[in-house]
Amino acid sequence: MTVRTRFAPSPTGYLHIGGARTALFSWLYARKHGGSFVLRIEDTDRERSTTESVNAILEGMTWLGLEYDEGPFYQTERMARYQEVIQQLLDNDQAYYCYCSKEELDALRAEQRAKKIKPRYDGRCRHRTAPVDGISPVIRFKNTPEGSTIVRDMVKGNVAFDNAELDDLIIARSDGTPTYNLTVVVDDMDMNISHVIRGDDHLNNTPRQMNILKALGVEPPIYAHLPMILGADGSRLSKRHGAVSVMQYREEGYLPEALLNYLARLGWSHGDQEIFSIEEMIELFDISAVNKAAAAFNPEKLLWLNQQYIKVSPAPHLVHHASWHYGQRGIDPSAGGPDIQAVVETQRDRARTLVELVDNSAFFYREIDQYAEKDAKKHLKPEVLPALKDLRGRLEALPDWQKQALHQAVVDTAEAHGLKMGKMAQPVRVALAGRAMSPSIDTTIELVGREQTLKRLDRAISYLQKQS
RNA sequence: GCUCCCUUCGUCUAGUGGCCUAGGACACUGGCCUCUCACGCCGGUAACAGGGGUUCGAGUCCCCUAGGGAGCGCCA
Repeated sequence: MTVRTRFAPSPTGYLHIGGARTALFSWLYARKHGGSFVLRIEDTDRERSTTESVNAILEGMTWLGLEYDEGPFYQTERMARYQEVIQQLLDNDQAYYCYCSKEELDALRAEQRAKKIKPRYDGRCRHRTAPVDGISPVIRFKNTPEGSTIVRDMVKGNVAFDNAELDDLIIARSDGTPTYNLTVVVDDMDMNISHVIRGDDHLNNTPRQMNILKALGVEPPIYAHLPMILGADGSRLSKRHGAVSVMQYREEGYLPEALLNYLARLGWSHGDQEIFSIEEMIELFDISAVNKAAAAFNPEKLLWLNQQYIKVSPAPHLVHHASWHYGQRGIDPSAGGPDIQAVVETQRDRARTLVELVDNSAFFYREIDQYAEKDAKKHLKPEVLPALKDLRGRLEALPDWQKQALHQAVVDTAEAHGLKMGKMAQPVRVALAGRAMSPSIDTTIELVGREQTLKRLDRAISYLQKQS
């Protein structure tokens, strides 16, 4: 069988974490089995669907690298097809017009709840023969009340539903437009979707969809319902748990592959392995190894994973992503200052996010206009003035600006002034970086460069002279 | 309320009847390394929801209870 999976978001907001994981698993499954991954936009709710949302979803998919083989298909462009199927159902007596008003239905539901039974449409319009004046009818699917429907699910196992639990769902609104349960069935059928991989909030809809498929004489696809992603406190993931939009993770300095890796491990595992390259995920992914239980989103672990990726990613790749963040901060590393790749290489071990990396490295590309108050107070004291002056002289005299020599100059200066390395390096660090935090002092001096080092040392010296 | 799903350290998970005095990872924590910040290395705390069965033997199979989640829309 040719594997065909799909991701079918409704464009009513951004691509969020849960959707991204659903997309990832569908994508992985298709890739793993040499199949196709289809993107379908479920925009039949015209009230809430927006093109901005469509673009946001597309943008998120692109950033994550979840490329689709077909689509995006838009349901709003397939209306004629849905009408055709609805008509077929009507013609075959598998669907009927319902003239119940909203008030009538509300009353019915209220009554059922009061009786402590499940609110369901009672099928009162099933045998109505004549239209009701002044009411545009909806169309309902005629569900078979007998027997049961078994969903054979790759993650949940076999799940049985009594058909009696299912009511006659609406497949076309009073304005004639089709509803979700109809469109999803028609599309999955027409697009030859072999595996429907989606959130388990759809598990309850599945028997209804299978019954429509059955009425249409079509074999259902294979289902896989993924458990939900919860917030850190175990409740439904929402904005108060932090970022839920995929693109926000980009803004916060995450690498797409780190997010993907994290999402993959949420609910899926391969023994004790924590880190998977995209290729490994494709090779090792096994949907039957997906957990049945919901998983809580843990920002700390994602942060750690991101750090791991920052540590080992190829430098050019990191530079590519870091450049975007420099741009966000109005810094243009190519306009002067050290080579961005050299900076990224030395900072990669001290950043958990690209935002940290860029912020920690901004001083390489910006003049020092003021020192971090605390750090200056602690390290830029009058007694280091002679040593700083001395170091400045030694550095200026160096024929080559090389790490080894720079290191030696610092060591020699410290020794000459009876200072321990810490007492020597920290003032220099504050002078060059503006704060008591930077890569090793020789690397810092090297990257800041001769001109800027001398200039910044001069600034520190005059700062100290003004103090005394 | 009804239907469906779920339940191993705080969190993500390994575990498919004996290899489990339950393993790994994050977080937390003690130490080492050290010119700062980090990285790294070594160590520690911490879980089978509860109760019944089945079995020589149960985290693993069955049942019940409890707790959590989802669905019950002219939303998807």
